[in-house]
Amino acid sequence: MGRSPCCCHDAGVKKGPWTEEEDRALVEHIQRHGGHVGSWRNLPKAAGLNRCGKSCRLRWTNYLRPDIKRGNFTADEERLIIALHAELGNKWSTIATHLDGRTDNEIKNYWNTHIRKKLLRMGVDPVTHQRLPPDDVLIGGAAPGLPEALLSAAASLGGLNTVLMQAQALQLLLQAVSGGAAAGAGLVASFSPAADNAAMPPMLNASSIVPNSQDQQMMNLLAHANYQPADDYLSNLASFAEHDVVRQPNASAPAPAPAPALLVPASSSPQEVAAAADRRPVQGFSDLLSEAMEVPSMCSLEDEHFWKDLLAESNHLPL
DNA sequence: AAAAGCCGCAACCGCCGGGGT
DNA sequence: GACCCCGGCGGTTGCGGCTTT
Repeated sequence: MGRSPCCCHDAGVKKGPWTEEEDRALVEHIQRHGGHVGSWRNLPKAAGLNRCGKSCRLRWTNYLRPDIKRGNFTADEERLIIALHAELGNKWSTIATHLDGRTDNEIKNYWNTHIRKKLLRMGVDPVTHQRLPPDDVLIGGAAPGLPEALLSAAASLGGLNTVLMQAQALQLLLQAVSGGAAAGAGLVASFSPAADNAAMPPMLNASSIVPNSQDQQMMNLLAHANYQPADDYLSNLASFAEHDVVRQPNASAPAPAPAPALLVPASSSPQEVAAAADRRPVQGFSDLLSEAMEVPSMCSLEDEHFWKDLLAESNHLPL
C-alpha cells in the first residue's frame, strides 16, 4: 500500500510563487518557535498559511533561511562543485553540505544552467567528467550562421599540423573578420595545405605571441584545445575557472565581462605558452574556429558576400 | 516599438528511505 | 514483517525577465 497523498493534492491549497505576506508569516512562525519547525505538515495551519507543508519546507530551506548565501558563485565554489560532482555525482544535498550557505537546489540549478553547458563546450561529459567524442561536443561541427565558404577555408587550414600554426591562421582569419578583406587577403595563401607545412612561416615565431587582450584570447584557445580532461581533469581543477574561454555575456551584469584570464601560469613566458600550445596537434581546426566564433567581441560576422569576396581574393579556394 | 526566442531560477512533483507503531 | 507518516532528494516545469530580431 502506498503513502497517503500529500496535502499538496488538496484542491484548496495555493501553489505558485510566494507573496511577501506568506514569506513573513512563515518566517515569523518559525522564529516564534525558536527556529524549530516541528512538523512541516502541521505548520501551514499553525502559521495561517494556505500552503502545502512541503511547499513551506522548500520555501524555508531554499530561500528564507537566514544563513543562506545569495549572489553569484565564486570561482572557488565552482571548482569545489565540479570536484565534488566528479566524486559524488548528482548528490546535490551532499555537495551542498560542503558549501556554506548554498542550497542543494541552488547548486543543482547552477550546475544545470552554467557548469553543465560549460563542460559540454569544453568537450567534457558532465556526467562522467571524461572527454566526449568529437562528434558529441556541443560546439563541434559547423558554427550556426557561419558562412560555408569560411568553414571550407577553415577545413583546408586544418592541414596545418600544430595547434600553434592553426591558431595563427585563426588569428589572421579573425583579423580578416574584424578588419576587413584587406587584412585577410594573404591569409589562405600563407596557410594553404599545399604550402610547406614543415617550415614555420615567419608569423609563427613563438615570441611574436604577446599577451595583449586579443592574444590572450588566442592563448586561451590554444590551451583550451590542449586540454585533456580524461587523464588529468581533476588535477586541472585548480585552473578550471580560467578554462571558461567561451564565457557567454552575462546579461544581468552591468559591467563588461572581465578579460579572459590566461590559461597558463602568469609566470609563463610567451615561449613557454607557445611551446605548451604546440605540443600536439588539434583534432579539427573548424572546432577551434567554432569556439573562436563564440568569443564575445572577437568576431563580427559580415554578410555572405563579404566572405565570398574575401576568399575569392585569395584565389586559392573554390567557392 | 513590438514580437519572438532564450535563459535562469523558484517551485513543483514523484519517489525513496528512515523511523514509529 | 507490514503498514504508515514524514522529511528529504533529484528531476522537471513554467514563469518572468532579458536579449535578439
